[in-house]
Amino acid sequence: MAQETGLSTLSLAILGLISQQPQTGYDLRKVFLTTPMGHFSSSPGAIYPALRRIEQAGWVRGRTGQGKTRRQRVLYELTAKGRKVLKQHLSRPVTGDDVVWHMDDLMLRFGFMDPIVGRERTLRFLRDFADRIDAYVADLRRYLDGAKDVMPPCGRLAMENGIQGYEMNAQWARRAIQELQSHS
Amino acid sequence: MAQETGLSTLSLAILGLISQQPQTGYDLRKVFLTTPMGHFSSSPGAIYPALRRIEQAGWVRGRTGQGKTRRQRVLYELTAKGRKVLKQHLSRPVTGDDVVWHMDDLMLRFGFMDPIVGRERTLRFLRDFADRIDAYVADLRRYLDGAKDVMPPCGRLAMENGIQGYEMNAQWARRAIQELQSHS
DNA sequence: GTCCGCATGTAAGGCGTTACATGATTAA
DNA sequence: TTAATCATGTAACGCCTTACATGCGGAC
Repeated sequence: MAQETGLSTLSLAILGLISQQPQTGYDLRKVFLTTPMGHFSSSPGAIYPALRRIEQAGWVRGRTGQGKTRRQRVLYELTAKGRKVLKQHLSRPVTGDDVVWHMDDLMLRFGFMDPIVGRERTLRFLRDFADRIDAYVADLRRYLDGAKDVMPPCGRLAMENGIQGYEMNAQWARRAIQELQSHS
Repeated sequence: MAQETGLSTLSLAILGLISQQPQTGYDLRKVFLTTPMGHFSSSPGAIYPALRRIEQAGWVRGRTGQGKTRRQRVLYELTAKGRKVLKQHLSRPVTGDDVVWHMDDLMLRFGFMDPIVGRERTLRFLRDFADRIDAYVADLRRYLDGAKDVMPPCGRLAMENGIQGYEMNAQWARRAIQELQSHS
């Protein structure tokens, strides 16, 4: 149920955003406050400590003082080491474990991976993602078939919700593959 | 982004399971290990402390020593107070906040609510759930329409994944309403 | 000259995670 | 009698949450 890498979901989100473009902590806060990325966070109490950790790991470097105003602000940009770590993290294969417990992380990885690891690996990610989901859906259906008679009706419906969610994800992934291949 | 009630996701899962039938900690572990409820946990390091907290809150009571064997085991059952708290928790209206940040909790609530709060409220829950999702989907689409030109292709796809997931949930809820109404 | 937004934080607390620990009972 | 399973935990750690704190700059 764990990450095995030093990258929490929030850290990954932050690192990914900074990889797209240097950002200050406040910039990041605004992204989280004003876009659906807000799904991953959150409050200054999480963002600033996470930034600090990422900086201390040497993955980003903060530059003070530039910009139009003389106002105190720290602009963080990705280091070479940070790019390497991010690339490694985004290149990890999709595991069955990921699909069961870390769908959020997987989608975050997908959202950032294309410019970092290349189109080829992005497509491989989507194929693996869809296949892993198929396997898990098969498991879930097997379980449901065996248990549906002893389950309360709403328990069964809740489980069907989960299954349909996974199926939708597999369909989405296959459509995404088509799209990325057609106009790349 | 918080629960505002003393019921964490895991605590709710445990309380719900015990409400269906008295359970020992080990029984709960087995449920989490062998069924899709495992999505919510987890390890003894989480279950036993959670059980302890729930017991100290007076929501469950542990009985030692009965059963066929003389083996040390504690069977927990819901107290009157626990049933009341659970009913209150399950009766809470669906908020926009819930839909954005606590889909897991919502599904868990749905899975347990029918026997506790009655069919009428369960159906109301599903209607509110679907309506809240519709509203959120509209927000997301508005955002996507405005931003899709400046988003990287995979960022857009990731966001479409989220939107489609929500749409699937609304459809599921409306089908569930039909099912529950048709043979109740 | 005051208020709001920019910009960055800290402190306390809660809870889940991993890993380890312990002893009793049953099946081989 | 040895191993697996039953059954219950503890300890250290990490990270997020809520709430609070601070100080500058521009607009009016």
